[in-house]
Amino acid sequence: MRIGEAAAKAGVEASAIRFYEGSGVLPEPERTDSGYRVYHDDQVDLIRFVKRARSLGIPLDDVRQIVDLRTQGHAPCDVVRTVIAREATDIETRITELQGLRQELLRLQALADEVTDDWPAGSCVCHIVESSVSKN
Amino acid sequence: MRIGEAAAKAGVEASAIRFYEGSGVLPEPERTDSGYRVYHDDQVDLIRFVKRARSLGIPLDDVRQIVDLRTQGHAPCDVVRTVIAREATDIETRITELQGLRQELLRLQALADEVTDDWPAGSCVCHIVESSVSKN
DNA sequence: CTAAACCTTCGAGCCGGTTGAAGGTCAAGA
DNA sequence: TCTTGACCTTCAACCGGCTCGAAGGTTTAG
Repeated sequence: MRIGEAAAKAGVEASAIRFYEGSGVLPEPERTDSGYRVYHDDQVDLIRFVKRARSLGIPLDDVRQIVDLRTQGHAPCDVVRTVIAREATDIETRITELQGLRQELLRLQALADEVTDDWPAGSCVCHIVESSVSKN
Repeated sequence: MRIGEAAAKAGVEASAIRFYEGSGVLPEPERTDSGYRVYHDDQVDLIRFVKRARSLGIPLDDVRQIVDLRTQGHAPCDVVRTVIAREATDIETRITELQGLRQELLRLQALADEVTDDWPAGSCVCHIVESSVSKN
């Protein structure tokens, strides 16, 4: 299959695939005689993996490390494990932060609903945002 | 207080404060006669709010909208509420995604531990990464 | 045979900052 | 007083992680 189809299957844009390739995360693909990139299902899987890792917030360099191991097939498991462990704990932290801020936004929403009944139109805004700022 | 102290209190870099100011998210601050930026506690609160919103992944434009309401004090609550509602649901989605990918990484970790006992060193890597790719 | 849809490369642009150069300010200490 | 060092100023360049657009080649359906 060509890049467009691979991109659609993996859920990324074709330009992203070219970018990943250019930055050394994805290996250079096969080409047709006319120069079109050709991908197979296992490469689509790899692209999908990269995409998911990136959308997780894993830096491209880390993704490249993991993918290198696959492509070259001879790097130490320790490296993979270290990277994975680091990312896993990072994600824990980010989830916790997001949950806290979600709470805050929900509080804001409730406050906005409550406040618009009580305050004259045009001035309520300050109170909403003001009370969103957690001191210290 | 000057920018360094404000930055430290808000948990950002001074350069980020200047950047927020330059991109219209933060209002222009007071200055000393010699041109140093001067901040007060309420502005530190605002900076902290911006930082938290950003680390949530709320786009700078949206943050600017919310902050504009505070600064200008006369925008409709509906706008705030719309922005807040949108961000709140976005965050829900992101938390769910992160949880899924955290699961995947934990699975990877376990797999790495398990696999290194069974496979010859130097070849296990492919299996770890291979099995990390969820088909389809 | 032509038109549309797809691909190629390359370079610029975007977002959200960070870093660095070149220089001004200010408080402490010899 | 003068110097040292920490802090501040602006401006411009750079960075990661892409996306977009121009200019052109390929493929396929009608």
